[in-house]
Amino acid sequence: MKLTQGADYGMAAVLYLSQRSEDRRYSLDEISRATEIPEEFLRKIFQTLVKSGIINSFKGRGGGVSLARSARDITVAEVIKPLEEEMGLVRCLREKENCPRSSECMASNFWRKTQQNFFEILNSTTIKDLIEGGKQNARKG
Amino acid sequence: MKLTQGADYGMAAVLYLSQRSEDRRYSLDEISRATEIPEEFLRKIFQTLVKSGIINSFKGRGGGVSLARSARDITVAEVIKPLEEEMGLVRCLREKENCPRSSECMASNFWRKTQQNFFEILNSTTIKDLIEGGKQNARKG
DNA sequence: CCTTAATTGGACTAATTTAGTCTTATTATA
DNA sequence: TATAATAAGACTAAATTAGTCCAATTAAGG
Repeated sequence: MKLTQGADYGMAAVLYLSQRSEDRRYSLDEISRATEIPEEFLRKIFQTLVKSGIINSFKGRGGGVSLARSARDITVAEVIKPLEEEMGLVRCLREKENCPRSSECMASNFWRKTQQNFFEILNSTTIKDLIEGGKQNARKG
Repeated sequence: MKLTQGADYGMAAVLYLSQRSEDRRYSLDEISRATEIPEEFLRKIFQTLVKSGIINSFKGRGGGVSLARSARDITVAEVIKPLEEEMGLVRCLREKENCPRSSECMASNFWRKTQQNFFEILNSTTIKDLIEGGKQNARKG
């Protein structure tokens, strides 16, 4: 039961940007050194986050990345989901077809709910909440 | 974000036993065929569950396995935890030493809480609850 | 317009983890 | 004593994950 390293790093990178001036662009080199995330890996992570609209990137001289939105408007779920390739706690929930075994389906109903509960937390927590700390569960209600 | 196959199978096997007469012992061969879990793998899973006290096993002719306790007294957490080797959603939470990066620690506080919340659900749901279905969240309170 | 500093995209590789198997030993019963 | 079972643990294969590399593109500055 763990997140991919990419998701873990992704959060760190977004948190890094969120705590800094939004006027600037930050090169991967700079972020990589500050966060100790391997640069080439970080590059791939940002490519994903750019596609999902959380990060803006700029090519060429003076280029780099920046948050596409305010940290107040980015949820943890938005960072994690695109970086977690395989979702679904158990095989049943990952497969297309329905499982033939009824006993497993009892379990999968449970896992489905538990997983939903998990993602509700991620959906209702913003990056800003994390920075402010402790208040995660007092949101979006 | 997924459970190991062992944990997934483990639940299926425990559910299988829970839905059958408690007077008998069930051979791995029988359980394996009924649940379609590979027998040798199932064997390893039961070995783990025996160690953690959920399952009783009996060697020799007429041997096999049975639930050590009533399904009403076995929680999902008890089945999952021993079968999930690496716990901890993110690297920070898996490592012994504290992380040097403050930005990640903001995240890890959040992940710690979220993970706790997850395990609270597993702790408060019994196998019996799953079989009865739907009532998972109306327990332990 | 040419050089340089940056990202993009995608193929590639290495390491780790996971899933599953095999083999030998032990045990209980008929 | 033969047989039908689990125990323990080493081993292997497959899959996933983490991380790297490289050729192409793009934008800015001189």
